[in-house]
Amino acid sequence: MPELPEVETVRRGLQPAMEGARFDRVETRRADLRVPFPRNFAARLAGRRVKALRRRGKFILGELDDGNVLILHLGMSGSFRILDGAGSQASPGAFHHPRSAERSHDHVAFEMSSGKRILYNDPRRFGLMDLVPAAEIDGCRHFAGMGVEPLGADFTPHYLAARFAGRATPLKAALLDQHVIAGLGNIYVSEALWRAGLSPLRSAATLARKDGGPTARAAGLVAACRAVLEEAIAAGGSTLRNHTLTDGSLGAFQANFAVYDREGQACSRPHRPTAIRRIVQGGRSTFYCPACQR
DNA sequence: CGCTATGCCTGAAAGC
DNA sequence: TGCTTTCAGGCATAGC
Repeated sequence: MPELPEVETVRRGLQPAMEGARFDRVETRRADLRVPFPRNFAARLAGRRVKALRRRGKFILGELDDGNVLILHLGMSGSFRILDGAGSQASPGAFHHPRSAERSHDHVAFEMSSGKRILYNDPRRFGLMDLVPAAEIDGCRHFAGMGVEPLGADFTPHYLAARFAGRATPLKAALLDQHVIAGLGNIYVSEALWRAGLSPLRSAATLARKDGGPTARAAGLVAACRAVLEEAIAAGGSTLRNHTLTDGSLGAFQANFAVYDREGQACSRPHRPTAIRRIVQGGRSTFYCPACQR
């Protein structure tokens, strides 16, 4: 999946086809993804208009005109494709069966009044879809206890230090915790730590002073997180203009990774050439430079 | 065959 | 005993 920048890119890609449009028809091809679809999911969506498409952490939220919110999460392998609907095909003489364009693992189809057909594909099925009343959204199972938006005003050195104070857990794991910051994932955590010059092995508590206030390291890490996410969104946005679909792939920013998936390659910082190292923390790969990340 | 993969929930284990 | 924190396992599929 998609971490925050990819999800934001997908949201922007879906916007023209979804925002302001109605669901003419919705089809689910199986009873569940990571969790079951809510009862009568397709029927409850039919005829509803999407007032706005927003994002919270790694979730996409469609505000509906009946007071409910459509919740979309891409898990590890979820993606959307946007196709022109049958009504807008170039050859009106030939009947175009919409399913002919479908692939395996296309689990959900949305036919929109915008004339677009939106297919949700998810081989591993770690994604989910849900419908929740707007009034209950903050307390629902997906969002209760969720941390701050890393690109929002609440993500400050003071906040980070307060949440990390007293926690012996490694920085890497602390940053991945969606209850602290919503949206960072395995790739961008490694990238942000490299930018901040901080070791993923350092304890989270070392970013707080004894009185719980932020250290200079906390300020540097907040700035690094913001910068890497903003740059990745900008890169995703630039690739999106050339494609009508939103596949949630890593896009152009991949070429800018400083450490992720670069084990053995030389760190690009000016110091005595040092190879980027891969270690496993909490069962997942972490990439870092042992020379410049302390 | 074994290993890896952008997420995250659950339950066990460990620590205080 | 209990609360909190940490960690491995599992979900399911594809690619190397």
